[in-house]
Amino acid sequence: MRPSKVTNEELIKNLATTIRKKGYDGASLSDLEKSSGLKKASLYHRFPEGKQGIGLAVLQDIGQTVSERIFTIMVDKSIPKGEKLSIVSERIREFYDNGDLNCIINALSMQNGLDLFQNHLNATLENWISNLTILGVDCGYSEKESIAKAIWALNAIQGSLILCRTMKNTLPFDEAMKFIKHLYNS
Amino acid sequence: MRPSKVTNEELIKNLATTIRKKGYDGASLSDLEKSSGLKKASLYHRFPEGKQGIGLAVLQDIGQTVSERIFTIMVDKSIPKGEKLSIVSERIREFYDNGDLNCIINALSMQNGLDLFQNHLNATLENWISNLTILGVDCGYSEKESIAKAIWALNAIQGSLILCRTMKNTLPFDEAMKFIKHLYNS
DNA sequence: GTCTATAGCTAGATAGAC
DNA sequence: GTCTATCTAGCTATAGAC
Repeated sequence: MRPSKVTNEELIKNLATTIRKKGYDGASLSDLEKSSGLKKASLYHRFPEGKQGIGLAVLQDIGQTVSERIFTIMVDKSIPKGEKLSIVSERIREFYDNGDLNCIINALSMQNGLDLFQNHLNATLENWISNLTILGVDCGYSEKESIAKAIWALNAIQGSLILCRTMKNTLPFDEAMKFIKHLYNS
Repeated sequence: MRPSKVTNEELIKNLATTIRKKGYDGASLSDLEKSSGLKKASLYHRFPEGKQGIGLAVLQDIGQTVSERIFTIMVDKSIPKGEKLSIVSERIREFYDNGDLNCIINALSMQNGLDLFQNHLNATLENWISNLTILGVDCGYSEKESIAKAIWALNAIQGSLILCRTMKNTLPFDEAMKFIKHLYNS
């Protein structure tokens, strides 16, 4: 048993960055070689399911991060409303690097990615919706209003990332965050 | 000079549908063969610039459609506000087939597409923003408010198309349209 | 556990017959 | 103008040495 060149944690973090930047189909194994520092064959050793396995590992890792950093705040009844919205907003900013980092959902939801990860992506979105709905109800809105607000918020974030990417400008993301604050304060 | 198998108009329409469905990189020439009814070599005869030429032609064709069907309504000072919003909303629905058809911007803004069409995509978005801004001002909002509203509206539409695609459900698009109506009536 | 070398395939693109 | 046949480059994936 040789020592690993990179820890699993580091490895997945680097792979995730490349996949978020280039998309699942756009990130070739050659790209992943370069960004991870491991050769193709070594990547297959670490991920016997190949590229699909890499995608899944990245998806799961990001899911856990989002859950720990964002969802736990959203559903914490002990934090006052105003403060909660600030923290959530700040953590979302951090997660998307102020609009510079694509969402993993968008990165994996084109072409082959959509077929391969359909179930997982769908579950991820449902997870965002249900946690945002809890936030909305906790802010005093009805269940029905809260679900609509959750979808409005997700639409805004996802769309802004496309606009930022295309215009090479993070203003749309700033506007999305402004919108979300407004959404839960009216 | 043999007769053409398909008119340019038909050809571009079919190519556009496939590219919007699969994305620029995801739509292979084999896919485009099937959907257009022309063989690869014939496609190269029609579009000497190859796949990039096809992408550009589709982009330009869609740009013209949007301009004629949507922008002209937005900036028409003779239509009363309420009616104008209804028509615009209906035409946007038509253009995106109620959320079933991807936006060409999203389809072309990943991977290779983003590099190849950067300028054109950017111009397309700026065009949406400036026409929506005119609509906002016409509805009585300030220039500054109107720009922000334009970005909020675009974020909502673009994001909703991602959610629809991933969840295989057009509810997010419906919510985006509801949001836009609300946005220009408050 | 990592590597070099390579298999097998499909992508975009082209030559030349009709 | 359209086609069949083919080229080259890149892709995912694997075999086997160290």
